[in-house]
Amino acid sequence: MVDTHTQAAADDAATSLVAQAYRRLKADIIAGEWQPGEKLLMSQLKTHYDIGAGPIREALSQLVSERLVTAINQRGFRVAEMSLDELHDIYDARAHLEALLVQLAVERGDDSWEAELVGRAHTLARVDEVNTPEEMLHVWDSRHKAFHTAVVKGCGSPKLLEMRASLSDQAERYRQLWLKKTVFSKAALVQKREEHQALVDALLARDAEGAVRFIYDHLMSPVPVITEIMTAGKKA
Amino acid sequence: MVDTHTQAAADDAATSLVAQAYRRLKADIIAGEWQPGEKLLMSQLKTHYDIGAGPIREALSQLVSERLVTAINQRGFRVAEMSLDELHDIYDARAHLEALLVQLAVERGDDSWEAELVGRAHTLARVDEVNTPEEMLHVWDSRHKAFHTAVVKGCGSPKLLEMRASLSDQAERYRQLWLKKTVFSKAALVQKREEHQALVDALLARDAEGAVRFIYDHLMSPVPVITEIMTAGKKA
DNA sequence: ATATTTAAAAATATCTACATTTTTTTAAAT
DNA sequence: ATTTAAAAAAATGTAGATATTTTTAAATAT
Repeated sequence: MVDTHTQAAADDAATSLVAQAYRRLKADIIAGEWQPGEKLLMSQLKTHYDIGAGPIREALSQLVSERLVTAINQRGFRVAEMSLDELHDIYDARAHLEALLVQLAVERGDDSWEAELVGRAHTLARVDEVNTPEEMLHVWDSRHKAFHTAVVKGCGSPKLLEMRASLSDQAERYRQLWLKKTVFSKAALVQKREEHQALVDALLARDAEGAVRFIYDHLMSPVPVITEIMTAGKKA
Repeated sequence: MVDTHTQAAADDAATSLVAQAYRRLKADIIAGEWQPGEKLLMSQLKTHYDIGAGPIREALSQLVSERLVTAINQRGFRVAEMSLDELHDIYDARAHLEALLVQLAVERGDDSWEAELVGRAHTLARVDEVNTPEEMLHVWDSRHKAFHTAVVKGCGSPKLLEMRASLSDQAERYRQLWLKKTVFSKAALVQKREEHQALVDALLARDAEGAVRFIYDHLMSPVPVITEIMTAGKKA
């Protein structure tokens, strides 16, 4: 018997079991519910998600394409490992790609791009109105993502935005490490706000060089922190 | 009964049916055996590849992730459509990305990178020793790809190289249109050779600006030809 | 007569249960 | 400790059951 009362259940019912398995597996892997390198036993997944082997295998196949899962013939699936090498590669690649998109956005962005990004920056700057620290971090994170997505949308290339989204998904597990250790002081929040305002100013002034330099440094800034967390984690 | 005599059959036997279905489907879609927009009927695929629905669905799921196939719940799979818009987006994205990789390769490439790319350029320049025109085109194409792959390898980023490979796969159906219409005259071959030599010279001289400008133009050059082919195809 | 709606039939996609093959574990023998 | 053989666990694949969509054709309305 399936719950048909909540909206979430109704949405779920409208999608295939493959899509449900994909969405839940991806979320759980990014959240660390299944650990890096962990074996994904079919019997375990079947019980946990209450979905048959077929749909689960299909979902896992997609996640293999996205590099969040690895597969070896006759030996099943595992959560993709994390490593310091990959951390540096992903962040470097992402920073260079994002810098390219910002460059193109400065060249190609139109009026609606400007309006959208100014709006997102404004919403992001209003984050301190929120209640608890955890809730604030969560709200800040989602608005921060929305702001940067609005910035790069100006590049006008769906394919480059897809590539960016793919790298962002791959970066997400590393970024979560950083996010969990981060607590925003009032001062830190003010500093972030000023940084983002500087980016907006450079973009509106169509100062490509300034915007590109900023975005590269901005994206690379969590890397030392994450490196430290991962190195410390190994010793423990 | 399965053929176990040829090496290809032995290799196939060592891989899963999913991997076989994936490899064959991808090759056939790129070769145009299944046309853009065509419905991929499960019954048809099962008969054609003599593989069950499960493995075929898994392979198709991966191709959905790679944007070569589309899926709609309860309505099955289709070969991804092709369009002029997508042609321009893919080639523009690929040219910008490749330019970025060349920039990084110039900054980061080491001795073994130089040796590899000089070697590939040399092999590419020797293509006219081959027999028939069709065979020549095929050999030129594969050596040309190997040369450019050697060039970008110098960037040192596995993730950026993955992104490039993904875009190249998506470009491949469009590139095939160009390749089928291309016949190399002796003069055209000489010109291509000189162009590639100029790129090699710029790379070895660590002239990033020159190499980047060249690579962008080089990658974009087939676009007008393909545009013409696709536009003409619509009228017919 | 033509177009639209409806209902039944056929075709198709999706999923589950089970069969087969391969790998891994266990424990006995060397 | 290493090898070997048997047993257990797991992955992969097939066949068929179920649910959905599409097609067909009859009935109704324009």
